[in-house]
Amino acid sequence: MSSKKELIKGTLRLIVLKLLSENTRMYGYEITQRVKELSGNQIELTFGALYPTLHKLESEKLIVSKTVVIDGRARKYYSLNKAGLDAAATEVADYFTFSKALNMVLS
Amino acid sequence: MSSKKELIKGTLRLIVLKLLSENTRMYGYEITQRVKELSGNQIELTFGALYPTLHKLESEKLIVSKTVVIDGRARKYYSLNKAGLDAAATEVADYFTFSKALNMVLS
DNA sequence: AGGTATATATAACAATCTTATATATAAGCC
DNA sequence: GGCTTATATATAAGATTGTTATATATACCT
Repeated sequence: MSSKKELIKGTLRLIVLKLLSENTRMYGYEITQRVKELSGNQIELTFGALYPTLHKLESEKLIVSKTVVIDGRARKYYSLNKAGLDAAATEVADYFTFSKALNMVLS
Repeated sequence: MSSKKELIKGTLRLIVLKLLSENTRMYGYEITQRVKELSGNQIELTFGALYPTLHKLESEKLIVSKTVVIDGRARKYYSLNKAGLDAAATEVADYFTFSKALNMVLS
């Protein structure tokens, strides 16, 4: 389910934090669709990587979840708490710093 | 030995291919120093990651090595062959494509 | 004699991802 | 009614890739 496979490594957590920092709540499936849409169909997350990542962020107490039943289907919403918002800001900023350094090497 | 630890994942191979595509031959230690210099001291590769990466590229037959003794010390030079040059061009281009897609998600 | 820089390499461990699999409902089509 | 597609979450097995620690060794400087 992913296009540029090897390169997604390390950035999945970042993507999740960023999207949740811009939306009060999102569920797993929604995240995969939003990423696909925002990236112009170029980035397709795998569920096998996404769910463990969400569970890990939850165990780190950066996000909280709430299960809601909609149209007879269970849907698990995730939201950032204060610590999660801080982590999102810090980690996205760190990524851009690293990205610039990497571009200096690759250009 | 690395600053933005988690983010280097997946990019080490890319860095090695790129540097070797611009230099006819380089040795391990030299690669770490060049990356540090080019990135403004921001990216410091670990040897525990670099050597296995070089050995893997060699087993994939993208690079060839030649050991030379300089000042009594063994030095192992690595060079890209034709397949390696092609891989370097392709993988660096793929990275920039992915990077733009990721920026669309993170911006 | 000891510390720093140079130089390569492997092993143990940890983290993260892919692929496969399981379960389940709703909507559209034939 | 039955099939496919879309929606929705989740875990397990395996692969890959990285960190940290360790080993070995020479050259140069103090």
